[in-house]
Amino acid sequence: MMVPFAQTLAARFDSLPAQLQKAARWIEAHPHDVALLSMREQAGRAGVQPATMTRLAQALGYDGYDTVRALHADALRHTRQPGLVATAARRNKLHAGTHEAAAQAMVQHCATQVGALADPPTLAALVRAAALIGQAKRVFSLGMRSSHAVAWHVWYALSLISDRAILLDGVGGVGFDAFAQARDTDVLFVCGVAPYTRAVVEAVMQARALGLRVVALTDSPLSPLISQGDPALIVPTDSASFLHSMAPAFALAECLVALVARGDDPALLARLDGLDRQLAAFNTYHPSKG
Amino acid sequence: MMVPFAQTLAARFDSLPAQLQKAARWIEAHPHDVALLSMREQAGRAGVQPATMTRLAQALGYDGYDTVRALHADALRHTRQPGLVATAARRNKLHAGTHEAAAQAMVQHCATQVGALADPPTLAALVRAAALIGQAKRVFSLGMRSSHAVAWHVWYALSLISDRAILLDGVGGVGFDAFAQARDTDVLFVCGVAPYTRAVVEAVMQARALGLRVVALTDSPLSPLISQGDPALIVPTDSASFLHSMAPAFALAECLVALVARGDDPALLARLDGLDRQLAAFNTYHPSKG
DNA sequence: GGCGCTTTGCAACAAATGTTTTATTAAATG
DNA sequence: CATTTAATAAAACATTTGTTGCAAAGCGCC
Repeated sequence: MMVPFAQTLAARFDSLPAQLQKAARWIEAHPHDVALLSMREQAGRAGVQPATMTRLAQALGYDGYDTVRALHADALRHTRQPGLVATAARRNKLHAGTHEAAAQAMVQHCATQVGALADPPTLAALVRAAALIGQAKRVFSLGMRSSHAVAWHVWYALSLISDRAILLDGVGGVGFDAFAQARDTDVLFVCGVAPYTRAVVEAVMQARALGLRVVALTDSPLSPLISQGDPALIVPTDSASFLHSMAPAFALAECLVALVARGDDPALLARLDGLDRQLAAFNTYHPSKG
Repeated sequence: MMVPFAQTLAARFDSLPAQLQKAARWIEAHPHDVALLSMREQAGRAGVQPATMTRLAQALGYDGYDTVRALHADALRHTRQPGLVATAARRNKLHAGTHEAAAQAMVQHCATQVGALADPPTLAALVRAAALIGQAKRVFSLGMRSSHAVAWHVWYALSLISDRAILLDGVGGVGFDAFAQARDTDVLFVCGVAPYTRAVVEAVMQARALGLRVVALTDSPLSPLISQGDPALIVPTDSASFLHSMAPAFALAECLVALVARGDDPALLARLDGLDRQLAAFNTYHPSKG
């Protein structure tokens, strides 16, 4: 943990009076506690009067001890993801503040988030979800607003490997009416992040009522889209910019479909052969670059 | 960060009243701040009365909110950089050949690919593309098949921050006819990977003929979608499964939009405020989980 | 529609916080 | 040794903290 406070302290430590040094020494040894404990508690543990802490902060040029603990709080916040700011800054030969630097920060932030999806709970949920979708008679895919792209892509990818996929969407899909023919052998894949669209939440409730299993791809374990007992895929949505990021959700959805496709479906190979041949002969698709 | 509080919360979340859920959701989304911020500050950020936080703590069986923040403080103290060693150790726990292992391989492969996008040429292209889109009068977004989700998402995200975006798509969009009104102050964002759809390639040629600048997001420097002199974003599409992966393309597209939004548009802040408020008050969107 | 219950917002409360002031002690200088 | 200065301890201070009591507002149920 690198707190700018530490440097300031080291510079003036020698010229501080005895009690202030005592306090400083404790802070230096317990940087984590600075933000988590009250000043009086820290003073007690350091064997020093409460006033001493304030005086130390002021002696180092800060307004008061609250400034010091705010500094340590920030440090605590930022140390949890070393790959984020740290690496970006480390390998950053680009000047800070340039657009390239911002772009780099965004991309790396995104990569970190996707990498973080490889934790056991998420992987387990992924496998469960894939199994569920794999044995479903039909798979409905639902997602609106930011989540529409994810839902659409899942539907499209599933369409490639089977004919069991149905997109639930007002515009491009068949709309919610398709639920009329839904049965308990079907599965609903739903993607949604805060603020959750009311229609989507209600669709999930309806699906549950009809006996469908629900695979939820959402942004929180507390999401209203999650159904008890069914797999839930949790992804981060915070991004370096203000728009929340759907890239982790998209990536995870793609992995989900890939896992589904991994099932040893004999008919699948035929489809893939067709796809391969199509890809090999893509020349017919774009005869010239123009 | 694994806080025992999170489990307790998840267990009883459904049976909590609306305001308590709102508070709980904020806590779940900002576990680091629980120990670092005062309860009143947290209540303010969560859009909730201070009393609600105390009530939540008590509803979950704790004495008061201080107990909750003590729990989070401990968690904060004990989570030292889980990124490196933890993941490596975790990696070995999964048996090779299991579905979990396959899922992990996919996710990590994807993360690696996204991380690889942070190389100088791509970043430079990203910045150029963002600048181009930023100063465009209108932005057409085009992508079919696998690339549709990307094109749609770009269109949607641009719609959030401006009203200059037009989706070129047969189903949900206005179709290619919109090119009739296209002018050379407009920009075409096109996404496409092999096998390139003929209609898309032709649309790009048409756009060039009309004098539009073209931002291409594609899978090869030799792609027919790339226009000489205009920025080209190259992404990998190979995946651990047979389906080629669009996740890197999606991630890069999202970064592109974020960069565009980075421009200091005064009207943007108003939009964002609205978005934030909407998000803070999202309780109105899903009154109960049912 | 009326009645019971729960939930919510508001305001007051005591406790604890960080700071400042005052008094006391130690150290230093002539 | 006397006197001035700095350093420490103690207490008083205004804020802010987390909590609780109470009234208003929802809400479901007969």
